[in-house]
Amino acid sequence: MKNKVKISRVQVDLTQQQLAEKIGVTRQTISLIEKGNYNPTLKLCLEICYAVHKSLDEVFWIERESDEQ
Amino acid sequence: MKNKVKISRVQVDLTQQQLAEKIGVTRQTISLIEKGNYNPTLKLCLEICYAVHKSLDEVFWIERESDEQ
DNA sequence: AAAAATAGTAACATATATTTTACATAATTA
DNA sequence: TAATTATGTAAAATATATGTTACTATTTTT
Repeated sequence: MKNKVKISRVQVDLTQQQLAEKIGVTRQTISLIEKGNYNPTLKLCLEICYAVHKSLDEVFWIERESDEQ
Repeated sequence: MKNKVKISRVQVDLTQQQLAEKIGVTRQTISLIEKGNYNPTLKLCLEICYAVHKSLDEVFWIERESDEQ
């Protein structure tokens, strides 16, 4: 579940803690999402996008594995 | 949690059942997501997007409520 | 180098997404 | 019109996202 949360967060100069508070979520949740071992909820993805001023595609889009139908 | 799953699904001529099978999820889950009373997982959102050949922004983007910071 | 701030992670608890089973209704087709 | 297919929904079970607490490690600042 690779994503661009970390780079996007740094671009708007927020710490994990600050982003978490802004969104109303735990710092640990942000950390886990950034590490990529997580499958966050759409609502949370959207809130992250709003906080970093980017779109879903910009932060969370992943190209489909090419060999599946 | 408004979205464009239903219209996107119909555009590629899939029933809820067919989409669900393609994605490996239950028909009920698709139904609930389409009805909008649901907060699906990013992974599931992506799988839906792949199945209907659209991006996250096209299917799931919601403009931020204008009065929040 | 020490102190403070930031980030990674783990165990357990809780909330909720998703499944399973089942039934009802609407829409389509024979 | 009857039969079939597609969809809405509900209750209970299960899986998993997220919270809580706590400790460690890394990075930044003094």
